[in-house]
Amino acid sequence: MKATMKEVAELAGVGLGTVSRVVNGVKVKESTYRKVQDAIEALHYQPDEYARGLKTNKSHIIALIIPTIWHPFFSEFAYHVEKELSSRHYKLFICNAEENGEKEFEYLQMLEKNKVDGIIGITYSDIDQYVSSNLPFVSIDRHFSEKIPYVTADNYRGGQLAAETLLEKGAKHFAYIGGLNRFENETIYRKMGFYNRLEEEGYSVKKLDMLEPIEDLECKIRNFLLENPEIDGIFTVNDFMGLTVMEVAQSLGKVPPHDYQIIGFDGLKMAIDKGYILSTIVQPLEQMAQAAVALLMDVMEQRDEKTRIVLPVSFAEGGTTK
Amino acid sequence: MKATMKEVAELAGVGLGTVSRVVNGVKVKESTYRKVQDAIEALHYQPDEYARGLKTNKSHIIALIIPTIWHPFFSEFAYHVEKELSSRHYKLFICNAEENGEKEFEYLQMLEKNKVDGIIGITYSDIDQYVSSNLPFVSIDRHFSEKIPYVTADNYRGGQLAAETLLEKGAKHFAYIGGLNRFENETIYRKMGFYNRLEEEGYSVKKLDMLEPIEDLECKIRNFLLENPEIDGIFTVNDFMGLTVMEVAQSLGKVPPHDYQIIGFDGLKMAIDKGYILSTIVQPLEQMAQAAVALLMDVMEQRDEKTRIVLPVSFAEGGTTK
DNA sequence: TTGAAAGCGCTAACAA
DNA sequence: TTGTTAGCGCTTTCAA
Repeated sequence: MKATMKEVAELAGVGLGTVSRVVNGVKVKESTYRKVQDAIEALHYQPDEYARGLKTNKSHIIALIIPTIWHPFFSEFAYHVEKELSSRHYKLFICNAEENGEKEFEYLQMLEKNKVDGIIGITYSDIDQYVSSNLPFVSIDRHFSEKIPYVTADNYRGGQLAAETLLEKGAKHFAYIGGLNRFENETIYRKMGFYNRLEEEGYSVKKLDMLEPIEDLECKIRNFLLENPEIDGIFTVNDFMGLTVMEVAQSLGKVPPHDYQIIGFDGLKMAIDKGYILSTIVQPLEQMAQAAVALLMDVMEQRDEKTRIVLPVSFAEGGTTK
Repeated sequence: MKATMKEVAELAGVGLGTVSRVVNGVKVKESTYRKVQDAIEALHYQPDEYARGLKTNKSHIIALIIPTIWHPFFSEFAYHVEKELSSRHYKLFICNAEENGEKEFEYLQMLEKNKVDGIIGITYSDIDQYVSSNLPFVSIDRHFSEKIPYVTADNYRGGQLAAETLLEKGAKHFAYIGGLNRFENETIYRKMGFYNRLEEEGYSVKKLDMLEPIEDLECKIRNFLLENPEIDGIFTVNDFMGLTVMEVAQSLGKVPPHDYQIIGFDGLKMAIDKGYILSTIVQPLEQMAQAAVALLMDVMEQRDEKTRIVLPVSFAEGGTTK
């Protein structure tokens, strides 16, 4: 059923190498080219990527490691990465690590055996050690060692922007609600930006900072809200946290933006044509994806350029601010 | 850097074939096994999947073709498929077809070159022709020819269930709002189930059935709602449509479940630990994923069993019904 | 139980 | 410009 290059060569009356040249776009005599093309079409020939990869040690596949594909932030990011790679004739292999260090490691091994050309990773566990392996690697939102390039949104500025926006919209009593991961990551800058900006203006900020994994999240938020009833401007570490806060607040009879205003972080949307879920600091996911891919290509081609790309965030109105 | 089987064989002082046997779990003498294992560990040997695939014509990779990963329905489905495959030691390759027939076809070609062992597809364009190719294929939610097995939720029963639920919760004036795809698919049974069940009870149903791609969706819904102000029980073809209806209704000053009740279809959640977005008929995505994988394995092993699996739906309260 | 050897389909170096 | 050929790293038959 499946034609091989040899069969094409025979039908076209040329040598194996010539077919290979045609397939790979190397210049051959026009008449030869036609003969080969005709044979290829007649046989519906498709080169075998495995044979090719065995020879070249390339797959033209890039892996994306994410905690879970079932989360709008990661699925949107994957969407943009796929688009960007696709335009460069690369394929994307998505790895669902399940927020599980062991599975991340398994994937890493598997990827090596499967000759992926490079990896883009959003990983929250400590895989520095393995990552330093041999494969080109670009990290998102997380800073490993100096050697590993990474792309991130401007988290600090995002925190500032949230503060400024809330200020501008008239909030007076501020709170930050977030979670702390076991492995330090860039999200702490969100809090710092928020906090510092408000301090500059002479305001203080109540903080609810919970260590992950968080138990009784709703309960903790409820207590926090009850203890600080004056709060009217909330910034959360991400949109999901913001949503949870809103649910709890609603059970307490508070509705935004009237009773309080809230700004999340991430810019979650459920699909390309949907709106923002709450008012939020938007990470430029598409640009981050493009930057990550471009950076990875640089690493793959040994073009050692910059090692850190910080992209600007923006505020988007989602109905929970005035 | 990377060790080959030959190097392992040399270090262990055995033949190439013996190493291959150990790697593939074929029985060898205990002492030989140890020697080989030691050498494997010493060299950190990992078999090259490309060389293996070239020989065996297998990749242990299954492809999932979906319109877009950036949609909670598909990303949840992908999540469950990945889990199920992972437990069977298969890898998942996700293909973002962009609701674009051409890209679907390109993927199909690519997948063949890349030796995927089988395909699970949720495709809304007409790829019957290509699908009939050689690769084991299981379709979701869409019925191709008799030869292609498929898995679907019980759409008709879902429509009935929506009708029954709305009836039970006191609605009196019913509407169905949906879109019609150019390529007929199983969603029309949702409408039929809803309609027939209500007719049995002596009710009539207003219908807003728009041909895709839909222009001015909000506007059409608004007009429909204004022309039929008595409506208090709405069933939509899916959750996204339900969400849009809710937005439009809100702009008209109507809030569920007080002013009207609404039930969607799909059971969208944004992540594993989030709730349902609106009251909805839930597709059993996890079971569908499991069934699809099991069915695909049957096809791959030529075990020709059933060709059609229909899974039961259920109602889930999401705050837009009383 | 094991080793030797053929060959999967391709690329790339070398010759012609 | 083109054909020939040697492997890439593995699996699998065939002999031993």
